Amino acid sequence: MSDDQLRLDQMLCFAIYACSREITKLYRPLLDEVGLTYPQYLVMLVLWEERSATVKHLGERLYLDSGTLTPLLKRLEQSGLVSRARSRDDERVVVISLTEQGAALKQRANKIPHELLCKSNLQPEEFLRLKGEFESLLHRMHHMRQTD
Amino acid sequence: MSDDQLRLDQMLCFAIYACSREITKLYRPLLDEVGLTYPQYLVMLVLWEERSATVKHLGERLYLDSGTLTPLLKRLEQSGLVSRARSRDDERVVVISLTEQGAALKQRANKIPHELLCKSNLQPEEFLRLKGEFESLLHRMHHMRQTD
DNA sequence: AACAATTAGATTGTGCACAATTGAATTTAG
DNA sequence: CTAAATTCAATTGTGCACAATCTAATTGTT
Repeated sequence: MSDDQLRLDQMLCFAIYACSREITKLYRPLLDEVGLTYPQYLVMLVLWEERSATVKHLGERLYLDSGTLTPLLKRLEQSGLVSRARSRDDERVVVISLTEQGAALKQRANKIPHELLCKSNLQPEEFLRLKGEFESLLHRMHHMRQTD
Repeated sequence: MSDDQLRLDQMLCFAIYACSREITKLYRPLLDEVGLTYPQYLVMLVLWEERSATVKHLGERLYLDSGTLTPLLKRLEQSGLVSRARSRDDERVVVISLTEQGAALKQRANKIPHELLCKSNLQPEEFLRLKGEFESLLHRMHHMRQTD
């Protein structure tokens, strides 16, 4: 019985881990067209919503730290999509802002969610239900880890 | 309207991506005790089930390719948990086998799934329901990508 | 004012992921 | 039987993730 506990197909964690990677692979061809990686796309999503954001804020929205974000943001800067500048008010803070080119890319990215929904063959209501399930699990896991 | 489609909080993909990483972080302290990373743990799960497996077979079970597996398996070999050997029958194939030490590690790993279930605060029936949901989504995504 | 504690971001180092290419072994077709 | 196609693993190169450490700026305490 304790043997059975270790079977791969019983692992919820594996299903989610593999699922996440499969979804990223579905995105790739669409993101290639706009020249972004998947994590870069997530950063751009936040910036398209908020125009500019601190590294700290991006980290809180995406659950990423500066070790991941700093090099990623430097690459987005190299691509000409964002600018990075120390805040005048607080020299510790780095503010990331959309360049004109970065803002313009939004138009080309707009079709991506719809195309992916089509690719996935999910009904909108099932999509929403799954999103709810994952978000509730996500918040639960995150809260769990904070209060450990 | 097309603006709303690009909001981060509407993204199923992000919920899954973040969820997967949070779960891995819950595992880390438990896996540290047995000296494995999360992907190494997944490889060991397959080997504890099957005693030995080809690189190709491991890749099929875990949805990973040789570019990921080869260096990972070399590290497991360095740790003394597995051995790697070309097949006599077909020199292209590399067979990965548990060493005695690798097989013995199973005893120490047995408690991990239960500890994680406790950490997660999920009821067993909810755990099973979620696993079903995510597996069905996983297979759907994978199949989608194969028949694109 | 002075100094300890905290905070924000950068840096370093390890280990995945994965696309693309390579090379050797095997299978298939002509 | 042999040449082309396929298969399996390794290699190369890029880009995350993340722990740990570091530096500089700010805040809190006395």
